[in-house]
Amino acid sequence: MPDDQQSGLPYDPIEEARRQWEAHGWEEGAQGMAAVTSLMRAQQIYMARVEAVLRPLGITFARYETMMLLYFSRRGALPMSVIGSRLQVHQTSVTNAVDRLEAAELVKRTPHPSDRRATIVEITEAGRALALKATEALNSEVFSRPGLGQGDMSELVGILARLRKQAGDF
Amino acid sequence: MPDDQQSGLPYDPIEEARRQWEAHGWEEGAQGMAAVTSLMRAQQIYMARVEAVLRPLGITFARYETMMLLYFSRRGALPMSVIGSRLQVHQTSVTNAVDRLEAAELVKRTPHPSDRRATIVEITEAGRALALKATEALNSEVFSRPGLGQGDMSELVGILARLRKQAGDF
DNA sequence: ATAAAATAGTTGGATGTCCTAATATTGGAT
DNA sequence: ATCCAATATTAGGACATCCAACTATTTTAT
Repeated sequence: MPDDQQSGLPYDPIEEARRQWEAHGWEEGAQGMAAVTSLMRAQQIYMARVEAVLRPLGITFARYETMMLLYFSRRGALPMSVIGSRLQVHQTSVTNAVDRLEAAELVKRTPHPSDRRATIVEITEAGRALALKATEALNSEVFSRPGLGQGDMSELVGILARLRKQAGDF
Repeated sequence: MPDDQQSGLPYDPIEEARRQWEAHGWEEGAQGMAAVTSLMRAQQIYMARVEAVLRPLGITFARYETMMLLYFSRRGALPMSVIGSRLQVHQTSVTNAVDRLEAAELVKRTPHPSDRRATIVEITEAGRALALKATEALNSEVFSRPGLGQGDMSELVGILARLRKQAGDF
């Protein structure tokens, strides 16, 4: 987390940037710039909160997401490739995350029964316990107090769903 | 960018996660989880697009933001500390970004005239030219087609502004 | 049936981010 | 004058992400 600075800035830097965009004749990009920049900043804010909650548990958000995917799956197990496409991250990132989870004995690798190229990742009992603990911590410390009203929140989720859908996310 | 997969999933994974949250009795966190997860995914999507545009120009989004801050500043120059607090990143990240920008001769460091602890970062002519080029590329390839309608976009910017304000971002 | 192409996963290398801690310098407060 | 805070840098460590290249396997196309 960067330095706390309840800055006394009288303006929103992103609004200021939008004005600059318009002043430079970039009207066609001004709104998109504001949207993208806001999104980046908001993600940065939440990621810092989430990682602060997970750090004491020894995991990161990427590994938490991996574990929850397994936690919710029918057999508590999924192929590496499915994890990558669900989380929309590169295969090598999955390898990396699973390596670390496996070293901590939170998941284990198993050969795929029919396709010998593939590897199945299965969550362990310790993994389930930690996933539960992490979820409870996130729920109470972040998700139940997201800093937005109910109306804004459901509006936000809806807008981002349209955005994600348009981007082929689902 | 991860594998393209215009997946044929019949559902939104985040909606699915929300149902799981509710099924596990975590109602108080379900909406926040959906909001935070959506935000992370949306950021991931945009960041990939933005970095793809900037990569050929040899800069990253972090360095682009640093340059634009200088580009818009009155004298084309700001102290390191101001850059860090505006972008809300760690000092060491600013040092890192400025190191690379300086190596590419896009900015240069100058001693602060009155405070000899401080360092002023100034954008060079080459820096201005590249910042302009990068902005034009981002405007035409990302910002002017953000994958959202005008209404959604201004709604999104508004909601995120409230969120950021509540988090002390400005 | 066999060669070519696609898929699954790993490795090694590069980038970039954050964190902690230590150092040097300087500014401001008492 | 002295102590404490602030500014920036450096060094070391942990991570996540991507890319290119590689191995092994499976699928496809001829």
